[in-house]
Amino acid sequence: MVSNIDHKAMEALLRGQGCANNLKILLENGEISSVSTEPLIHTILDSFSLALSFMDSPNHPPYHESSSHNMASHMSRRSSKQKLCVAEGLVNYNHDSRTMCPNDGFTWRKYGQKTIKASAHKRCYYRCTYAKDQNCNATKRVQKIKDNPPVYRTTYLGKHVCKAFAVHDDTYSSTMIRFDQVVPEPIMPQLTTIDHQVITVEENSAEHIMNQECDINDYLVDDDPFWASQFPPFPSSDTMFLENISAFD
DNA sequence: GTTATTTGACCGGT
DNA sequence: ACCGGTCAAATAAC
Repeated sequence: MVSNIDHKAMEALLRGQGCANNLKILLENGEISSVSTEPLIHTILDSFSLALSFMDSPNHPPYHESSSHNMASHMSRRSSKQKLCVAEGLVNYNHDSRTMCPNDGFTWRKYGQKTIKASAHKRCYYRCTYAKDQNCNATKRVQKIKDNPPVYRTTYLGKHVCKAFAVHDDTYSSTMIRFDQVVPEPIMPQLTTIDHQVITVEENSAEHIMNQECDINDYLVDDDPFWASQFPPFPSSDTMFLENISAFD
């Protein structure tokens, strides 16, 4: 009989596999761009990390509870809040603004929150924790766009020039580094080498795993007319969105 | 004491 | 005037 944890681990692996297949198709078709491949890469990494977390802690309740607390308890005091935020971001987006920051490999500091007229939910503004230290101008916005299931839209702006990957706590990053090591270079810096490039990622908390849907229609239409006016509609050389990633359905 | 978050104020664009 | 993005003082957490 397959345990619940094994089942979840398998499910995560299958998601990662599906995403890898999508990436393969993109590569085969020559549709290589940091924007188009980035969400897939992140999802693959997150899926495998999630699967590993299940396997590493077979005696613990599923990932979304004790494992994250475990990680948090080992984190240094200096940025415990922030690292906890990153840790929880992997597992549960159904929180308030304080914890709904998905693990994208970087640490973010919240600097604002606004009620958006076209949306019932507030939009949260984050900038890279190392914005001052390393003159990193990367920012992101996170906004809840659906209630049930909770779906968050994350919009990344600017480029990372910081070395955020190097500062992760060993305890927490142990499962991530394994994957980072097979990547020739850090992921987000690759993504953000194009100024003003925007990528949106929607995350479904019900899945407890990053659910990426960079659909141009979703992105441009409903709650963000400003960005629709800022960037040309698809297709564009600078802004490219993945069509629906069916592997996550 | 240090750092992160919250939230009202402020500013620029439309 | 309205709206979205950012600033910065106050507050909370550790």
